[in-house]
Amino acid sequence: MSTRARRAREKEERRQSILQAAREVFVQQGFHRATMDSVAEQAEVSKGTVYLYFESKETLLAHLLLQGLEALIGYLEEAYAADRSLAADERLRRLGWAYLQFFHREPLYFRFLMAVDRGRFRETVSAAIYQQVLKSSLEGLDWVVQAVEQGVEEGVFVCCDARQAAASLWATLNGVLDLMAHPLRREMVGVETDVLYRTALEIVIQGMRPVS
Amino acid sequence: MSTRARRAREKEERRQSILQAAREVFVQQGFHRATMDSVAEQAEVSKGTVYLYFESKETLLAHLLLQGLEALIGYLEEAYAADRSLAADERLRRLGWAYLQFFHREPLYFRFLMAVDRGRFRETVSAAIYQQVLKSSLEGLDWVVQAVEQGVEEGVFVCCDARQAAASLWATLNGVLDLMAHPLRREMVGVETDVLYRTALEIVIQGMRPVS
Amino acid sequence: MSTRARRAREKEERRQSILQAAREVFVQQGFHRATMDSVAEQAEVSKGTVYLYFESKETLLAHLLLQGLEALIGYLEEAYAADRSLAADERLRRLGWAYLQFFHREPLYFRFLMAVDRGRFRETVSAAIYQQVLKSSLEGLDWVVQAVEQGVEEGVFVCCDARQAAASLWATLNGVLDLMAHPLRREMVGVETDVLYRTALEIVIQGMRPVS
Amino acid sequence: MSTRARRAREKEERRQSILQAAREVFVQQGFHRATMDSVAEQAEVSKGTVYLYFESKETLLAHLLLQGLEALIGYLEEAYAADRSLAADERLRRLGWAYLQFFHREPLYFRFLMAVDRGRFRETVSAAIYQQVLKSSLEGLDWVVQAVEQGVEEGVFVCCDARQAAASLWATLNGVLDLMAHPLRREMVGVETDVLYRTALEIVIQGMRPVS
DNA sequence: CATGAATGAGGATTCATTCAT
DNA sequence: AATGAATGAATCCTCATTCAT
Repeated sequence: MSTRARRAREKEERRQSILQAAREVFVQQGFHRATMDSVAEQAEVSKGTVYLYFESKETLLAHLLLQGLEALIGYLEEAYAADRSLAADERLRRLGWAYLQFFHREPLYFRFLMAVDRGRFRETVSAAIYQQVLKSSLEGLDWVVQAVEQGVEEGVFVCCDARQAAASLWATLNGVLDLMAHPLRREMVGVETDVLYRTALEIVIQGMRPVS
Repeated sequence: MSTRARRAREKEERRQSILQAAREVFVQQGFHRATMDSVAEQAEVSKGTVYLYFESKETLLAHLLLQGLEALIGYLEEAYAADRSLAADERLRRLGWAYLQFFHREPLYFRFLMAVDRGRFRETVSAAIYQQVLKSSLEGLDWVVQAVEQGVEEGVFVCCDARQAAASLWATLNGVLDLMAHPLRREMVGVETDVLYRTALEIVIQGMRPVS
Repeated sequence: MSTRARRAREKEERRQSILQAAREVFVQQGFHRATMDSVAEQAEVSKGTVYLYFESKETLLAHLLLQGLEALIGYLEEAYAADRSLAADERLRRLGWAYLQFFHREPLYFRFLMAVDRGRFRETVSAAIYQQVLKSSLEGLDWVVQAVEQGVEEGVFVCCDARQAAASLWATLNGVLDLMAHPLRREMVGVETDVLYRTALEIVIQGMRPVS
Repeated sequence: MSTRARRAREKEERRQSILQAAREVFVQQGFHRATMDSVAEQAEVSKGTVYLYFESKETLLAHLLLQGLEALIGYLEEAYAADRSLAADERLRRLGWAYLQFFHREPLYFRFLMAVDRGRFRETVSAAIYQQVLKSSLEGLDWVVQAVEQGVEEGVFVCCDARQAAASLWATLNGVLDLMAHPLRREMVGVETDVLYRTALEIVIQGMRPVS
């Protein structure tokens, strides 16, 4: 029994170690340039072993995405839970910062999430896993929706549709991080990513307030 | 002479036709999946001919990007020029709509622009053409900057930095279009792309107004 | 353990078999005309396997050259070692014959050695292997130099510079084999390769003797 | 009539200019690397025009070879004719020097002559032109044969077969020039090409003298 | 005669995946 | 379970040659 348990644990560890190796390789070289040889080498296992744990290169990517989403949700949840009695605008601010933290602390996962459905990801991954990815995304959005709804109830925010407002905020933050992803575009804007991020966040929060 | 002129014209037409074919193929299959064979077939020429006009797959991509940027700038310029005496907020609205029109009318170009510097684009394209791409991007942003500056001068807008505000707007609009690019995410939000686009645009414009 | 040893042996055998196949194909078709497909087919492996063992077509060539040089040096060394107490002229004769034997018994290797640095060989092969090729060549020449020096010491030969004399002899023998490589040129000369080879060898040996 | 003559002359000039262009390109880039585009560009004509004058790349090469041989024969003939009353050994010396001069003054042609029947030349060129190449080679050898025969008649040289002796000399000189073609082999020998050439020439001449 | 646009067969190399051990 | 040797389809690009104008 103990043996069986140890076996299972080792197996899971091996799985995780391959996943981490893939993450590093994919981010360093990009998904297309990365080869399964590199992944195997980085994970210090044979190529055959990689296929023992993941049926294809795309599956590997999918599992990384899932992990990334879980991590992100963790950040948002924590931000939300930290302080139960918070004004709606402050809550949004906290959620925004949490997202920025996720971006800084988990750059590899972030890049994965941004890159979903670019490429043929959708067609190459099993429907089940794809649904899971989307379900998790929705869960992330829900934290924002809740904060907006709270604001509307409190009369701090005015908007026809909380979901739309939340989506706008999310879109804005993504847009900023994507825009600033490129050094030359950063130079074009003239400030650091975090500065623009904060500015955009405040503009959107401000934009949701009732007109004077 | 007439012959020479005709030759030159035909050559340019052929060039354009290859470019269009590549645009279609690249969008349908994605840049990496697309093969030069497909491009040639779509253009109804031989593969050798494609290489007669464009030295590599990456060059083809670069020229498509440039064309896309020119088209976009055309849209913005026109929106700006249409009515010289316009309030700043209305002007931003017009620019935003122009961008949305570009998105709808030139979906292939739009996808290209969004996809720039994903992949190894930067490393594979000549420095000259790369600089040109960035210069054009900057030119596009400038239209928005001008409108914001006008608003600040008129006292309608309050913001520390016109460039940051403009970048925030651009980032938001991009973020929305990117977010809504995927059917299942659209479903998640529950409204059509254009609706969310308008909402987000209004939120940002509103967010730039002075606090009551 | 035994398994591992067998694996290693099989791997080396496979490597050699690919090398032999390449030698045959390169000689039959010439290096440029030969394709990696032909090599793979001749070796009865897939093309991928060839690349598993040799990183490029040029590397394949380089390894063949190295093998050829080793074989040649073997012939010369043996000829020199066979009889330790030999007159200098007889020693040169033996070295010359050994070279002729190499030419007859290892025609494929011989052709490779003659063809070195034609083409872009130098630029396409790693510096390390290139240096090795030259080092081996030098080693071959040294056997001849030693024999000439012995003759000079014994007073049988008169020559300003043993190295020059040795190079002259080598050049002559190469020149003969190259000249006679072509059937129509053989016809032109009117005798068999071996006959002219012997004549030229004797002329050079005779030419190194002191004038009466 | 005059027009027709001019036309013919111009045509021949164009032909020659293409031939020269090809010679330059082939030598600079090597026959295989050289493209017909390069030849056309160097000749400042269109690619079609090149094919108007020469049916294939190989034919171009063959004609260059023929030209080269003609030039070589000119050098030898002149050396022979210069002084009608010359000792046989001095005559061979002169022929040898003439060959060296040809090597230095017409390096492009020389390289061509050395490279004949490497590659698939023989199979790709029409039989007629191939025969012509060989006929010319024979003619060149004949000058040497005559000088040797003269020496034998005069009793200065002893050799069973003048043709073999002549071939040995030619082989030696070719061998030297080929050996010294490579910088690192030159370094190996330690003297300049011309020095070794002269040494080898003298050794062979000496070797043809009767034993004391 | 001259042009140069068009062709398409061909070739080196890569890499995800399989499977015997 | 783990290995790693073997596979071969797929892909970008080249270039000698042709032919309509």
